[in-house]
Amino acid sequence: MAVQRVDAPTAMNLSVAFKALGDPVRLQLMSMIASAEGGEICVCDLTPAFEVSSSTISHHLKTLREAGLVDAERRASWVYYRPRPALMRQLSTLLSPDA
Amino acid sequence: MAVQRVDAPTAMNLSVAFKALGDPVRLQLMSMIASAEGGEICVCDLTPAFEVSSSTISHHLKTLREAGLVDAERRASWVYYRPRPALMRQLSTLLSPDA
DNA sequence: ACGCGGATTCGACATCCGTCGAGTTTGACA
DNA sequence: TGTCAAACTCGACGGATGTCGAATCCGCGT
Repeated sequence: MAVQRVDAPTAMNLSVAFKALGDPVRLQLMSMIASAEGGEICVCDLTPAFEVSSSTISHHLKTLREAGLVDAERRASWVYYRPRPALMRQLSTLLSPDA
Repeated sequence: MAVQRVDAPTAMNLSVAFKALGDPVRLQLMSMIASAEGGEICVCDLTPAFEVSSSTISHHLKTLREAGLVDAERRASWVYYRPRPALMRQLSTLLSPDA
């Protein structure tokens, strides 16, 4: 029950994603992105929701991007972030009791 | 779709658990504990599965314990670890697409 | 061409984190 | 009581991480 066996290389890979979610700001960013109306959200809507500087938000978004959890697309002056469900589903399955 | 909204205090709490899984050794420990025969596993069976020292394993197990992901019980000379499914299920649900 | 606002990158800094070896605790058993 | 093995704690060290402000990049509109 719960959590399938994971070998060392797999643990190495997946831990990057978990680590990315292991910061309060990033977890909240992820939740805002994943629950966004229309499947995406503008950075300009993310930044004002936090107390930290916009450069810090950018830095966190980069971490989520490099972890494979989100995708970014520039349109005009704005950048929109979108969730990447594949990896999220993989993490979810790993933690689910029936796995 | 995917990931319910999370407010700041909740993010603060849950990020501790994700951070705990955000290390390769701890993720593998978690997987071994959660998939253990009989629902528990001895530290003496965990330690030799890794290249790091036993004090490091102890340190990681403490992190998992303090994150609420596992429980420990001493019996005679040995300490047995058991998963705490409640929190794991919460994390899994948070990442599942239907949430 | 210029300036502007949104977003990222860069450089710096303080703090946190993973690791080790040494020392300590715990319980079993002679 | 003394010793042994299992597990944890402690102190220290180097590298990673979160944060900021300044500088830079990128499109747009004038």
